[in-house]
Amino acid sequence: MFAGCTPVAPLIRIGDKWTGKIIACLRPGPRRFSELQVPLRGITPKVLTESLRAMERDGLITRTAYAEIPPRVEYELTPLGRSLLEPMAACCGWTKAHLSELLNAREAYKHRAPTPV
Amino acid sequence: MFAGCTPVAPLIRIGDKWTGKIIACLRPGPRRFSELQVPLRGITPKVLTESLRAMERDGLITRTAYAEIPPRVEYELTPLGRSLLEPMAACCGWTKAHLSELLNAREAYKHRAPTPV
DNA sequence: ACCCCTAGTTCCCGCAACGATAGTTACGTA
DNA sequence: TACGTAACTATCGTTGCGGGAACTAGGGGT
Repeated sequence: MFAGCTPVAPLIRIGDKWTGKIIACLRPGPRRFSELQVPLRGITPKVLTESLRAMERDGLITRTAYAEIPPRVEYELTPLGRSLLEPMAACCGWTKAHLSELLNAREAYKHRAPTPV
Repeated sequence: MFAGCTPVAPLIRIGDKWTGKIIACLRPGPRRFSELQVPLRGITPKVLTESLRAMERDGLITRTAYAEIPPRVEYELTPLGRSLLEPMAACCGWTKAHLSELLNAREAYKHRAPTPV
C-alpha cells in the first residue's frame, strides 16, 4: 500500500487478514501449528498453512519440523519478521487512539444531510 | 490487522489497494477527482468513487462540491486522515529498509533444499 | 480392529474487490 | 443542433482471498 513507495501490501501479505495477527502471536516465542490455531480464533488449517508458507517464503518466519511421533512443527519469527513489530505497533497505536473518532464519523455519516449536487 | 487490537484493515479500508495511495496523493492539499485519477495510474472512476465515498464515510476526507459549470469537486484530508500519515510513514520506512532482504529471502526460497517432513 | 494424535492437503464454493465499457446530467459554446 | 466538460453511475465480467468440510500419513493406545 501507499503511493510513493513500493507497495507493501501486494508484495508481502501484510494487508491481509491474518499475517499481522500471526506475527503478534509469535512475538513471545516459537509456537506450534495447533498453538496458533487457538488465539487466531477460528482460522481454518488451510488458511493458516497458506499464511505460514507465504511468511516463510518471505523470510518472516522459520519453520522447524521435528521427526517425532506425533509430528511437531515450530514456527518462529526471524529478525526480519521481528522488525515488522515496530511499524505494526505504530498502526495499532493509531487504531487505539482514533478508533472512536472513526466510529463517530461513520455514525454521523448515516444521519447526514442529503448531499447537495 | 494485528492481534491484540481491533483489526484495522477490515474496519477502515486501509489494507486495500487504493486507500493508502489516495491519502498520499491528498497529502499536499485538496485535489479534484480528475487530478486524483492521474497519479493513481489507471484507477477507474467507479473504483475511485467507491474508495472516496468509503473514506468520506469514515471521516478521513471531506468532499466539497461547487455548484459550477462544469462541476467541480474537491477532496481534502481531515485531521483524522492526516493523522494516518504517521503510521503510513512507519510502514513505508520498513519497506524501504527491508525490501531487499525480503526479495532475497524469496529468491533463496525458490532454490531451497526440498523441505524435510 | 478401531479410533486417536498432529500437521497438514484437497476440493469446492461464495463474496467482495477490482476492472472495462458505456451512459448520464446540466450547461456553455460553435 | 451538435459537441465538450467534469464527475460521476450502471452494468457486466473476472479474479482471488478466505472459508467449510472432508481426507491423508504414520504411528500409538486399548
